[in-house]
Amino acid sequence: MGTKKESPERRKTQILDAAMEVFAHLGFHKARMDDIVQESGLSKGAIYWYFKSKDAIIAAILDRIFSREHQALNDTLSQTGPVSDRLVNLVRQSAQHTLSLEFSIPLMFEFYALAARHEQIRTALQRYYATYRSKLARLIQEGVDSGEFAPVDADKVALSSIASFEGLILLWVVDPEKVTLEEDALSSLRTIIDSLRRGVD
Amino acid sequence: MGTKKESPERRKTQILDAAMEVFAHLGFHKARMDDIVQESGLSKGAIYWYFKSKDAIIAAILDRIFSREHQALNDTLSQTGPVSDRLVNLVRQSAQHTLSLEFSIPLMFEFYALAARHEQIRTALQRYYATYRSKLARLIQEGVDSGEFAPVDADKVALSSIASFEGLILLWVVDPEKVTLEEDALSSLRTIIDSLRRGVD
Amino acid sequence: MGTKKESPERRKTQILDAAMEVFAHLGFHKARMDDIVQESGLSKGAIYWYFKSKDAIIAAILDRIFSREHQALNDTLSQTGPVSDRLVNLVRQSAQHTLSLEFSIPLMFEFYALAARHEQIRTALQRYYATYRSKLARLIQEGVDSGEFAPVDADKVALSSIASFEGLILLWVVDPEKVTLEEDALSSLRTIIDSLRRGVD
Amino acid sequence: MGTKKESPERRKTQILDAAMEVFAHLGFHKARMDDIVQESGLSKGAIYWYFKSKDAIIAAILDRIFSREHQALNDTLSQTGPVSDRLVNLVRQSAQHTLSLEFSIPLMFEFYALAARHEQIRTALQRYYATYRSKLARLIQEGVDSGEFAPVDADKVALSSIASFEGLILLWVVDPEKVTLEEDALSSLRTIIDSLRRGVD
DNA sequence: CATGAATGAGCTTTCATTCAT
DNA sequence: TATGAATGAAAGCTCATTCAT
Repeated sequence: MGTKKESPERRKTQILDAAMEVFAHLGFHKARMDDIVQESGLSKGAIYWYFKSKDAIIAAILDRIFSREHQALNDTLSQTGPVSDRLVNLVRQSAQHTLSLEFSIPLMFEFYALAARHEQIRTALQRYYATYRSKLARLIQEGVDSGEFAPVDADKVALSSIASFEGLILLWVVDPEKVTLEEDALSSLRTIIDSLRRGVD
Repeated sequence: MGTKKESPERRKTQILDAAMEVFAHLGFHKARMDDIVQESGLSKGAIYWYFKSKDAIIAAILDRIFSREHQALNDTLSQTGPVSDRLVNLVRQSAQHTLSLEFSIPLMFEFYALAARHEQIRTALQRYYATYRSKLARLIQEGVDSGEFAPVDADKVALSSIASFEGLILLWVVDPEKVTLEEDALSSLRTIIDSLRRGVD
Repeated sequence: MGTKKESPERRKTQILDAAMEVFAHLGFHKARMDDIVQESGLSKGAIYWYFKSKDAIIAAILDRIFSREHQALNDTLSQTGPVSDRLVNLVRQSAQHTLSLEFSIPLMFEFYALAARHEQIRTALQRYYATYRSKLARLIQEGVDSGEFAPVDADKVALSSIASFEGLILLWVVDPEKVTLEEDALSSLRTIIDSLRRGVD
Repeated sequence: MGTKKESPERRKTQILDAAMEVFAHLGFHKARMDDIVQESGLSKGAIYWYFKSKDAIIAAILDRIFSREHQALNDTLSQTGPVSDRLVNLVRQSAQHTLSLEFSIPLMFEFYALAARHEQIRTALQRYYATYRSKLARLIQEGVDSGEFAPVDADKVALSSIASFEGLILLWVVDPEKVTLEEDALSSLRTIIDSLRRGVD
């Protein structure tokens, strides 16, 4: 087994990479620790050296997905130019990001299902969406302040924008052929931006 | 144990009621057949007499949820009056219906997660959303034909309407305190109806 | 596998017989549930149907050993005649009983070791010895009351009698060739009876 | 980590001290090598450098306990004066020694249990008790020879004296509140000394 | 139809031991 | 000598499913 000494960070990465691969194909429950062991090329003991349980691995994956999403969001928000352009960029990049994750998406739905029963996961998801919502609201408010948009409730618009996008992902997961993620997301966004300009809300 | 002679249909109903209760609280995987046995008040053998496996029960629950949703959709669509009013009614009733299900909603997310790996479940979900989308598109088209709405791509609007609503449900499941399902859904709908009238899309 | 339906009591007996056999040869810790499964001729599931854990089996064995000992003690005490004769009978029968258990004796020492850490086992052992001591004291007191013995502290004598016997068992377990359980126990008893008659204590 | 250069003997002592502490609290089986590692302040590798296995540590502890006991016994026997006084001293010191060990006592019972299955441990225990018995017999014989005691079988008396004391320890371990080790041991000893003087046996 | 004891493959986790550094 | 990451064989327990009654 290819195992020499490696930095702890690299080992954790190695394990989480393997775990995401396995979980994406089998789901959290059908996936056995042995699958992660095999996929990672490490030993059972090594996995448990770095993560104290299967649940800990799942939690770490949640963290990882979120930090990537936050990264993407921050990158986009730190740009300049008209807010509507930046929103278009955000949607475009999010769509592409989502498409690139593809097999990890079902994991997210497992998380939503788990959220109902696992305090810890629920809290993590709540924090994630709360942050996302407030950052998006701030961006929209920027547009309102600059006169680009009519005076609207930025927080409400942020909420329905996120809902729109998350809903599209859901429909896309169910039937990828019937939803063109990027195109349909942009189409929804256009409606939203138009309403922001005209001030319906 | 409640074991009078009962009609097969009633027995199945009894089992599915118990199963939904159990699945809602524990999730598909943590729930054991013994939990369903206990909740239903029947015996292990009786459960297996009516359903050949745990998966068969899960599939039957999916069917049940969908047929209830279709029922609700059809009721709403068969009304008369301005399309926008009927859309508002639809959203209102859907929101209330969703709120009343409350504990079953996490089950839906388990289904979305399963969809990625289970042909049968994926197909069932696809059929459900395809039907929903086409019926909603027909309703919107009605509004276009009657001149109530500007000429738009009814199918696209149907898609983003459904996405909006499903996305809101997701956010509501994650953090019920931050989303007022009915109000926020109506708020999104207003934006959509407005754009339908003005013809942006 | 010889398994048809059997009465629950018979099944439990079957399992405990197997467990004692296995524990006696391997000790509580080295013995695996699979050993009990094999020895009992039942399946893993059957074992767990009747006992919820390995510890539960151990506890049940403790109970079984104790109830057998109490049985033997009661039989002896309910006899008539001079107390010293009955004490001799008691020691004789206890010695023979111990010899017949032979392989179960090491189990007792595991219990003494466990007692330090397991509340439940400690309590069971305490109750057992407290009962034994009080019954024996009552018997000795009978001899005092009838004038067969000098007035002594019956409880103290009971304690040292039990200690004598238990200590001999210990030494016999360690080195069976150097201790003739019955003979040496009777020898110690004679010293005790003599002191009871003369009233030294 | 305490890792100055130390003499091998001191390292072994350090490890055995830690091991006894850990074993006393957790028992041989529940105690993990990692517990000893932590308690000792050394590293895993260091432990295995000085002891080839967990069993080797257990064996070393047995040795240590025995050599301490022999030490105590020899100290007592090398005194002068009436044998009965020296026996009283022996019991007093043994009782105090036992009380001071307190938490290590359950270890002894683990050894008795192990003895049934482990040749090596059985032999060690046999040697220990044989030595103890013969030394004690010699002491008693001294009393017989000097006319302090009646002519008795010194070896038999030695055996029942040891049994008495070990049995008391057992009962004390099980229920410390019901046995006053020193007092009750002296009480038993008095009976024995009395019978030695009068010559009952 | 109904029962529930019985089955046994499969799972997560533990931990004594090894060995490259 | 000393370190601690890595190994992997167990082990206890679960639970969907079966089937004699």
